[in-house]
Amino acid sequence: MTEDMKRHEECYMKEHCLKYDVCPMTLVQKILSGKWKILILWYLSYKKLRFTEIKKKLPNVTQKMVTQQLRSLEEDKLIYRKVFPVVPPKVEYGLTELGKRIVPILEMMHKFGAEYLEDSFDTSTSEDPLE
Amino acid sequence: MTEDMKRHEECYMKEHCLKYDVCPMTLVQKILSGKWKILILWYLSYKKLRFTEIKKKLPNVTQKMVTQQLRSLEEDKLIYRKVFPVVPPKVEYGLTELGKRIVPILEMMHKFGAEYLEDSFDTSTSEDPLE
DNA sequence: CTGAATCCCTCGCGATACTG
DNA sequence: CAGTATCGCGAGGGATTCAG
Repeated sequence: MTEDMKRHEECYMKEHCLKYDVCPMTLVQKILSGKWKILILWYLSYKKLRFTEIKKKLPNVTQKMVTQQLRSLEEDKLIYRKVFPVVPPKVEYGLTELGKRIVPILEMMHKFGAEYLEDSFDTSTSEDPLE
Repeated sequence: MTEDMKRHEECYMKEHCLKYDVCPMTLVQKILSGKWKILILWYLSYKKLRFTEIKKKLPNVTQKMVTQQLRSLEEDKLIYRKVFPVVPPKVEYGLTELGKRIVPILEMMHKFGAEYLEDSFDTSTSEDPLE
């Protein structure tokens, strides 16, 4: 692989992304990829939560996945993890300043999703591609 | 599984989502899940593109994946597919009205990603945010 | 040029059990 | 309560070939 190919390996968006070494869109895609990431961030956007509280909000999800997604979000500096040295253990999760900046995106996602559901496809879904 | 459990299978967000049968956030998560979805939408937000043009912008991606992701986006009504009955074949992809509504989200993602990169973790953080 | 069809393999995710 | 440790499956994704 040539050096030039390497430079474009992650981002070939000449029009919009050439100024960055890593494509911002690809970065966001990676950060948010994961079945429960945006849900967790969405929950935490309202208030700090304990591990069990998060898990309770995610039915049909194993403890392992919750931990895994939380760790990933923590690595990417979107959330913090605060351990209280008490018995029984208490761990609190919340958004970092960086993580808070993603909240508006989540809100727009929610709005889009809600509209998507309401806009119903009952109108025969007749999209007109032809100008 | 009880009926009640089933109702909450996809969305347990009592605080924000109980009014919908399907959680809007989960919906968006599903619609946008896929390694190249948001990149493709991002490209198309600027202009309609032919199949090959899209593929060219996604290095190290197989034809199969491009087709697959495009099909998925088309099923979700975010993009349209227009076939020109010519030889050689010509197929054009573009955003639907529904798809255009997601553009602001993409723009915010890009902004977030760019800031994330620039906000540098060089301040005491020796960790690479990517990988 | 666009895309379908196979084969194949990684890895995301789930289920279960164990620990401080 | 809040985790680790293992095992294993299935889907997502890659490489290649064939077709209209």
